[in-house]
Amino acid sequence: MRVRFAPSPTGALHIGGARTALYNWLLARGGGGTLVLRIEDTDRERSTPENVEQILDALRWLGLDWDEGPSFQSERAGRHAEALEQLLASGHAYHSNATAEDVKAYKQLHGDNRGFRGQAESDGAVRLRVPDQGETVVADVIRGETRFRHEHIDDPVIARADGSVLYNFAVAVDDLDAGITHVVRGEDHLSNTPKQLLVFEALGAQPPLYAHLPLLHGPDGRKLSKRHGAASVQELRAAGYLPEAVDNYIALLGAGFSSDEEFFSLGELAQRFRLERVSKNPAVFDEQKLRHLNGRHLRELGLDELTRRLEQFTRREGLRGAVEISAEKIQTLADFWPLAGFLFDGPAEDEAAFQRTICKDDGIELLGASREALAAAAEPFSVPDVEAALRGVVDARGAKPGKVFQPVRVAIAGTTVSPGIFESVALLGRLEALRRIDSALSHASQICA
RNA sequence: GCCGCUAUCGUCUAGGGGACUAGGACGCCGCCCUCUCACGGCGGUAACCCGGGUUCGAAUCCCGGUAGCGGUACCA
Repeated sequence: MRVRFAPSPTGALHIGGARTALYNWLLARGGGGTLVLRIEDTDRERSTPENVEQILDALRWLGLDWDEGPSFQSERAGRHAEALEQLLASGHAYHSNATAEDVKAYKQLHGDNRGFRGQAESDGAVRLRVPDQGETVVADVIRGETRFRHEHIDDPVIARADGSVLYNFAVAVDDLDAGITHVVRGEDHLSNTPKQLLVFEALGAQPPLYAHLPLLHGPDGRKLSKRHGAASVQELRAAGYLPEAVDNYIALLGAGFSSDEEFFSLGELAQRFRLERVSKNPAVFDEQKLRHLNGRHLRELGLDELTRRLEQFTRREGLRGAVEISAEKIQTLADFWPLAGFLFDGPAEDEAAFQRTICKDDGIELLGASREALAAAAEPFSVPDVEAALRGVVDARGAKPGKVFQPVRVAIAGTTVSPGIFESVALLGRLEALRRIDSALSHASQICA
């Protein structure tokens, strides 16, 4: 089995493209196949080296490697010209100067479902000659047979007047030469497939098998774009998602893996992936579910690896202790710093939280009591020591735990949300914890009414 | 307009004529756990697009409608 991923470098790798790449990779890795990477850059205006690098970078980040390539369609002009000559010589293609207006006029005359047929001329663009009789059947692995009657298909332009070839021709020649056995791509190519099949036939070659994947839509049911949500792999990465989770999630979009389990590694996905089982209907990208999966993958990483990734993501060091007490509370890498940053950068400033906890009821008094308890807490001031000290305050005062702990939390973190209070205080250390509480106490004496 | 594709909870899906009182996951709601937020556990909410057939029996098969999407470039 030889499969290919053939993006056109007209922008960042979109999540739909990422899924196409992933499915091809899964196919190759799951069954000892070969994955060929080809850059379809025949659109000279929109293809840039920066875009190519961006796509390669996204692929690597996702953990999708390839066996051959990247090759560039633009570098195969010689071979394309040769194949074009072959079709011209055999009468399967002809020169024509017919314009879009000519095509329109033809349809006005013959009916708007009648495919355009041109007259052979001595120069001009090159059109493929589509037979009037019969039909071309696309035997799609996912969709079954789709029939296209030849009389409905226009003679497609396959090369410009300057000899440069167009997509539907180049793609067929390239797939043929690369020995591709399975073409797996988005459903937007389904209507183009009969034209490509006709090129194979004209060349006297055996076409590959095709599988057209359902498209991915945004939350509003419309085509996914930059307007709604993170649509590119780079954006997902910047938003703190793990490649493991993105792979897992996009694999799930459109593939019926299993009805009772949805948490998979790349390897497991490769083992389970079945092209025939891919769904036929378009799917909506749901960031909520990605977040959920990301949280699971995050915890699956283990503390060492998670720390490594968080240090890379935040560009900070010495995060291990903070990661340890925050791991179960975050779903993305981006969630970490807002939750645990106070451990390094000092308490956040949240006056509302301060008012709500420390200024309210006997918050100041309880905070003072906690301060004394922590000052007297046993060495080594580890989590159990801190817990014993603070629970001692709860017991002595007969207060509800939250009434004691929340003021301490606000004093050291600045906010009402943080990792466990005992863990946080122990990690800060006695000196720093007392310093922050003292500072909160003096602040309270000034602002609490 | 024309040529195609698709149609199960809000979302992703399971379902291949009787096992469907339609299963799972995310979300949402409630409860438990609990120092906040999470994690985890338990329970709940919620769907077969519509209309005709075929059949003893249809979410499943066929036809039509409707809707969504794609293609319709000398783009890919």
